[in-house]
Amino acid sequence: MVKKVNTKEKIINTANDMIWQNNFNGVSVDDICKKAGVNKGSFYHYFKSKNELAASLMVEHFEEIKSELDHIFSPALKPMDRLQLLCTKVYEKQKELYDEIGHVCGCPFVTLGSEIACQNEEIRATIQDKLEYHKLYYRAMITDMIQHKIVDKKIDIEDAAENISSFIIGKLALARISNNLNTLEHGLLSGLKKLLNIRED
Amino acid sequence: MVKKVNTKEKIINTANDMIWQNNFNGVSVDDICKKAGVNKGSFYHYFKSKNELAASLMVEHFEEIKSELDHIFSPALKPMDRLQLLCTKVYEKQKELYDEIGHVCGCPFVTLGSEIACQNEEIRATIQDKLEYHKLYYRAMITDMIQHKIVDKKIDIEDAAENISSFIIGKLALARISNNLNTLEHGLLSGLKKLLNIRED
DNA sequence: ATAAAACTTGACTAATCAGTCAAAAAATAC
DNA sequence: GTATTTTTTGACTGATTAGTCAAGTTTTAT
Repeated sequence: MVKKVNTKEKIINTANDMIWQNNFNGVSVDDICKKAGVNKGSFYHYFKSKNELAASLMVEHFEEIKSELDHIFSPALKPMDRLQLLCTKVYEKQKELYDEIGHVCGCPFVTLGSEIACQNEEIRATIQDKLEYHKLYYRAMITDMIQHKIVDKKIDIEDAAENISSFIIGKLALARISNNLNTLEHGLLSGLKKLLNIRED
Repeated sequence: MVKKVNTKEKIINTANDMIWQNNFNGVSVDDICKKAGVNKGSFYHYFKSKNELAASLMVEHFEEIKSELDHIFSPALKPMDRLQLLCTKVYEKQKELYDEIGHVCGCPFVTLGSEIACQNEEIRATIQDKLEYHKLYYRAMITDMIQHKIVDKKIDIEDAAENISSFIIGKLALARISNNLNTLEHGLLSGLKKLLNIRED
């Protein structure tokens, strides 16, 4: 079954890869069009500007990972299994990209967000929104952990969710900068447990 | 006393500010020269390329903060005071910049590093080196904490230093992306304590 | 004082950038 | 089948990009 060729999708997928594997200002519209095999006029038929593309990329990419998040944070799983699965999936995704292109790419929201935060308010807000959304999953997991008496009920759930987010973002950023997956593979779960005051077995 | 005008310093200071407050690829050599009041030929007299400037910026900026690090992590301070002071200083620096330019700027190493990691190997390596260097201070603090029985002696010092680094980087990245200092002000110290298994008072 | 070295000047490439446009082609509606 | 809308084409613009260069000025060493 040959995947139907959809110009807009081709642009989005190509641009997503290229920008993730490099950076926003370092990848030109021409580069994207060339690699996607699409004319520039077509690009500007679907996107009114490069910035609008970037915003679309974030929305689109989040739709993709939302289903992964729903899977990882399925209420059918015990909360500790969710945490474990989260760490595994984060690592695996980076490992896959690393094996393919030889570079740790980190989190696309953070890479683009960090680059563009002071440059384009609309994209910044979009990315902030997507990152905030992750915390819904974290909060639900922490709540369940409390009910399972894995986590102290006096914990501040909001702070803890924010800490989880920060820690993962930090580990991913460091992995990208050092182009090294080691601490992502081994340090993620144990650090998150510490942030939640969960004892190591 | 009027500060002596030094062209190279003017370029470095201006470029450092501009790139920190925006991003590397989004700031042109012309922009920098214009703002620094320096001719382009002078720029290329001191730096053989824009990339070389970026590498110099990182080296230069690190020299500046090294003295701050020496102050924060002075062995004359009790290790818990060092941790406290670190958090205060991190926040204050961001607050200062925020009040001045209206934007949370985050960590220049991480912002540039994340942007350029897949684009220029030399700069990536330079930045990795500067970030690694921070861990020397963290390790010394943790060691002292162990001796003061604040931290369990079974802790893996290397992992803990890496976790501290990741957490701060993550908080700063999030602060930049959300353009908000709140969690940096309140969440930094308590998160770091959790990572070190230090109980809250 | 003089020669050499360091620095400044600003005009200059040649490439690349985001974005435009009008006309051709293809898909859809009636 | 014809009219209308959507999509594609690729050449085009004008601005901006990193980087060069030769000639001029200042600083330094002797």
